[in-house]
Amino acid sequence: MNAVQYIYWTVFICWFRALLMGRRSDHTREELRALFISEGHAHLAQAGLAKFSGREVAKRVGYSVGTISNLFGSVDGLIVAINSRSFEVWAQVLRDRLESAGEDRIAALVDGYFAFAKESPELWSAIYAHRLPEGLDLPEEDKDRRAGLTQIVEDEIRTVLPAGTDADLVRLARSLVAVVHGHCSFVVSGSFALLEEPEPHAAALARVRESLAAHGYRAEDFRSELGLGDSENRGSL
Amino acid sequence: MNAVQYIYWTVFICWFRALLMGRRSDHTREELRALFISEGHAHLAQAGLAKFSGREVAKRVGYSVGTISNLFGSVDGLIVAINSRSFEVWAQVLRDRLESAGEDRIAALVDGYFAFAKESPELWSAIYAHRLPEGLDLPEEDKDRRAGLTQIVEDEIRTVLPAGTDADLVRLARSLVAVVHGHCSFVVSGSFALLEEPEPHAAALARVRESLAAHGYRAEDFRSELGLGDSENRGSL
DNA sequence: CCGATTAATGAACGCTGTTCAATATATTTA
DNA sequence: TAAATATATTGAACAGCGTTCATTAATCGG
Repeated sequence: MNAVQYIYWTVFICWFRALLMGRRSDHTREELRALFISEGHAHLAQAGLAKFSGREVAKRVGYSVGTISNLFGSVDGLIVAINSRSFEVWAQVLRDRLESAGEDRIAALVDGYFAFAKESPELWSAIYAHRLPEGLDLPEEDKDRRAGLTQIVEDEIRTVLPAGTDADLVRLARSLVAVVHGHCSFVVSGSFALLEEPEPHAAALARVRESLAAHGYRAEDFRSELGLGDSENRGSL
Repeated sequence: MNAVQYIYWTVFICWFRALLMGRRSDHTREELRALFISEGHAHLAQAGLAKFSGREVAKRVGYSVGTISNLFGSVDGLIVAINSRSFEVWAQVLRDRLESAGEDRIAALVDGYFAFAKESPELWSAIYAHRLPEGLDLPEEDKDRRAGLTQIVEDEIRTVLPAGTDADLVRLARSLVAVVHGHCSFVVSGSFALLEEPEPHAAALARVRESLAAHGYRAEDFRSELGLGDSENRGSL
């Protein structure tokens, strides 16, 4: 390719991009938000919320400090967006676990809850450590994105319990999320209470089963018999 | 008191303090630590961990910025000390509740757990939001001060369950703390999961009772009968 | 009374998030 | 085509943060 062709090509690219995006920048506003969220996610996972720096994220993306304020209102806004993304990743972990689960889907849920927290402790604890400054509260869009996680649990609890009043079922499901959350929180923060507990997530599962049992859940119906592998057991149903 | 008496008195005070404390400052090192912790506690309760400022605390106490580093190693050290103090206050809340409780001491425990968190949400969440920088971990002294809280719960659980293996009992007690903690955490952070739950602490208590029941606890034995006041009931035992 | 010791200081440093006048580019209008 | 308008992006300036450490000031041991 000679010099003239190169110039033509470059001019064409510029024109095409301008036509397509109607913007003067390299990215649309949404593309840019996605870039910041993606890079911010990586930075948060590595540095943790305490050492999270909006400036650092901007530097990595290759934009200037002020851009975060333009896109997200403030660094808090960026963190909210990053955390909502974490919720989506987390929900996907749960769905994956459910898909490859045997009959014991309750155990799969608990496993999935812990799996994300243990794999990305900084992302997980940032979700709960971050609090919006007084006055501001979570945008409706983010609430929706985050509700997906509890929805998954509610659906499974509904399946596993005998037919009853749905209103109480939703509340029970969310309470059980809190049960697992409590154990997970102690594990991730290395808290005093569960330091010597060898299998915290087994404890969480036990508590969940005990509460479910009190509402008519019979573990035997959903769990592989002792001595039988999951695959064999699945085939026999 | 005339002027001469006043001067004598002042001189005596100075001499006595110098004799007693062997220090050149107004306070011993421990007194000074206590001052910073006390003032820091007030500041943390008001501002929250995110806006907590060591400089601000130093200013309020009337000492300079560097003093925190001298006394606590770093601002993180100060926060650790403040949080340990919070644990002690919290444990006292539990003891008070137990003292004035009727037969239903389990309910009193759950109430006490929530009471501190709802009364001082910033102090409560600072306990769990604060994480020491990598490498450092909690001084042994602080671990001891914090363990008191779980100890109280363990003692009560032991009382309420039929005699069994003590090893499992300790683990169960701590797991139940996690159950309550999970609900409390969602309430304080205003999390999605319990937003519509009208009585989160009732839900926590219900989960605890269900798990205890699975281990031989019979609520009826420790709860007032319907229609009977606590005081009457207590007299009858 | 005089060095040695040590509590306390606070300016300096490098970091943070936020603001906003200035700039550069795209779009519309004349 | 040229000028005017609109807007995405910049980055210096600012106030506040935690940490460091040479300096100061006060007490102690001899």
